Amino acid sequence: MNHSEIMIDRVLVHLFNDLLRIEEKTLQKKIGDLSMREVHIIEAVCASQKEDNTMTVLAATLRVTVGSLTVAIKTLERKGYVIRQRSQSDKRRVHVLPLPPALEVEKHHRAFHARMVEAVTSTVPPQELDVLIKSLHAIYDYFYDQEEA
Amino acid sequence: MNHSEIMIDRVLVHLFNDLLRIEEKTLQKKIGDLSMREVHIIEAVCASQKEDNTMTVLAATLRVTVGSLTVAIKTLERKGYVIRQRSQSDKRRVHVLPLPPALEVEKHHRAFHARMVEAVTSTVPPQELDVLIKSLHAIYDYFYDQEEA
DNA sequence: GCCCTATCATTTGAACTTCAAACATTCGAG
DNA sequence: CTCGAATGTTTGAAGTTCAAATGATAGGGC
Repeated sequence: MNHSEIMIDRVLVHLFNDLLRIEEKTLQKKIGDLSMREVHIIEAVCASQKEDNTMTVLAATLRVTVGSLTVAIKTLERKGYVIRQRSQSDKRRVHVLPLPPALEVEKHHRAFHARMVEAVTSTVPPQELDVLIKSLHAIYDYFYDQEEA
Repeated sequence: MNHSEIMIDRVLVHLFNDLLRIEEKTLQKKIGDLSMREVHIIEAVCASQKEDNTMTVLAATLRVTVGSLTVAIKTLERKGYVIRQRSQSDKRRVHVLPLPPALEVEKHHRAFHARMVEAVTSTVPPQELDVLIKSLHAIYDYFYDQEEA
């Protein structure tokens, strides 16, 4: 691999990994007794549209089994971040709803992401930003086509 | 966040996690009884320069505590992928050396990364690749300056 | 209405990863 | 030589995840 290729590899592999750590460090004071994993579960709960906040849908969004999510949500419920509600129309379904502490955490979490994106857009010259976006689109599409196959 | 910003966020956050899954799926048949975590430990062991293969240095590279690495290396040693050698010059130090099975795994692992980079370079038009590389450099530098602060 | 299957969720036991703290050994400066 | 620093190991606990077993409900076909 040449220099540019090593750069691409490093970004693809390490940057994203390290961003998670930076995120954790940045949010440390805001998330209290939550792990980053729990923060991202809260993110999914807050972001879910009406009727899309069932265990099965959330688990698919988060790419874990429903069993794993049950364990996680049980903890978050105990900690007072979410509540569960049996669906009235289909009593097999469980809807997960955020409580105020979850909304508060998600506010900080969203703010971090906004700052992160701002960091990119402010770092790359405007005339080059279009090319970057286009490239990222292409890369994103490529890998997601791969994954589906 | 507008459309482009959402794209940046998505790439920065999700692509990494998904790449790790794609990597795992791709290498599945090659890595036998190893987890991806173990593959990346083997990568660090194989990539370490002479005298940089001690527990402390490897742990720093992998961003885990030395205690964690001890546990992991112990397993890899039992599985026959690495061996440990006490340093002669400094008997506190332990050098970790790859055995043939580790070299074999690392070969497949490196090949995957090469294909991944190839995917990017072949997806993005040549004239736009320069801009992409330059942008990635800027982004990379930005976040790593952040982290040190 | 009654079965049978599919769907949705929970529980449980096991595996993996990680860390902090306690401990042991060795080195090196004074 | 002595003592603090550096290097690793061990251990116990916590977090995450999954597969498999289980329970409950829904819905179609009879």
